[in-house]
Amino acid sequence: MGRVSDGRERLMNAALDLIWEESYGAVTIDDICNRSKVKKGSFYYFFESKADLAVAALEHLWSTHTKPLMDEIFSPLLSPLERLDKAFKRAYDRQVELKQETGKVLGCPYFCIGCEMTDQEPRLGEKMREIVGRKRRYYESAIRDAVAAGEIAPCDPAEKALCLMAMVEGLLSQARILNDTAVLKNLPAMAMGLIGAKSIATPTV
Amino acid sequence: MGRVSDGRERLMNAALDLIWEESYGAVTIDDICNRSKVKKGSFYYFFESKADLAVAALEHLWSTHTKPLMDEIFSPLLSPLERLDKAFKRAYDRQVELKQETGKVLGCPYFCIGCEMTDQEPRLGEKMREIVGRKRRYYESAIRDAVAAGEIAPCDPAEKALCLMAMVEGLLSQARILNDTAVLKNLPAMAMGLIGAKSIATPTV
DNA sequence: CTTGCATTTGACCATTTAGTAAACAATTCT
DNA sequence: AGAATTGTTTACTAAATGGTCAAATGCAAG
Repeated sequence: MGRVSDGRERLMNAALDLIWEESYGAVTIDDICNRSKVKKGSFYYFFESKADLAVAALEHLWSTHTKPLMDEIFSPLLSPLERLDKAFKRAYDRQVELKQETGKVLGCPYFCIGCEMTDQEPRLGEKMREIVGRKRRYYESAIRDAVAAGEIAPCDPAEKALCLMAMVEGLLSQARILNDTAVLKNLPAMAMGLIGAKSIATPTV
Repeated sequence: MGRVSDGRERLMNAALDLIWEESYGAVTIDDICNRSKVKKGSFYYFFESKADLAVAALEHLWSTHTKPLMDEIFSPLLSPLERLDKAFKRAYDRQVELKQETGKVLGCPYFCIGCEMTDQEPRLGEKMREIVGRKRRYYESAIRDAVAAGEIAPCDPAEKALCLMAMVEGLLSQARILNDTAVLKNLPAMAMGLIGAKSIATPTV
């Protein structure tokens, strides 16, 4: 009952776009309102603060985009190494796509915002820790499966996942800093090398 | 002739501390003035803007701390693998030290600020690219030497250095996000593993 | 010791920003 | 239709922030 609105979602999308392109600190509530065509009165009708909106926006991004994508990439229908290889290739393709759309290599929103906001805005820091942890579990599980299947040498999956994610996120960050996707060109090969496997050749289209 | 002052340096140090602990966007000129006990009038006597100060502060950090430290760590008197191992161990020790001093795992200032500021404040972004590039050259050179000395398998040193740095910086970032040095516990072992070598055992004191 | 320069100070202004309030508009349920 | 509920708008306030200026203050060399 009552009036219906997509204002809440427009705000979350605008906030995410702006914060990802610039940074949390560089974006004001007015910026978000302008981009989403929502008036400030409505902003405060939906959210308590910028931090509150950011937390909601990031959880929204996770549940509507990241999680479904991760579930597809890490589908048990693929072999463990295929899952990982797919993940790395998607990461590269995504950045190329973003560069074309926005002119910028944006890297990983969770990581960028996480680094910026660990200690300020406790709820936001907590959310980032949560989401980064979720992502790691996908890698960890695939590595565990790969070891069990004898596809890679035995190792501590938790430790290896941490490392693997560090490399992927580290490369994404460097690509963002340099605004250059070339850095990521052989992310798949390098990441697969880290776990002691070869990247799966894909035919050039 | 005229009056002498350490105001400029006090400003740079305060700015660096604050920005590293929080973030560039979260720190105001007033904050920096308070911390450094320099009045705003003097701030604008020394610097044009916050970005201007940040650029100076980061270059200052590089030339007074980072470069000397890197030169010592990557001294040609050590074998290439010893240099790298030393670099990784120092990185870990430093974060433990910072955690004790500030209660926070701060990660790498160049990388954190770099991610936040790539596209805003062009001069600052440029400076970060510059410094990150300098750091990479130390790794690259050590890897090249290690290959030449037959200490590790042949590889593309530039690519390997990028990767290695990605892993180190990626782990540092995760440590910052989680505010936990445990993530870095076996950074040396993992990083040495990446280049196909073993970390050098050090006696526990 | 005084002159010239380098710094300091504090008061000040303009703008941006977060946040509020109350009237208004649209939708649905009864 | 008319409540009741949900969302929208506008105009407003208070505080924070960036930025300026002219006068005052120390230092150091001649």
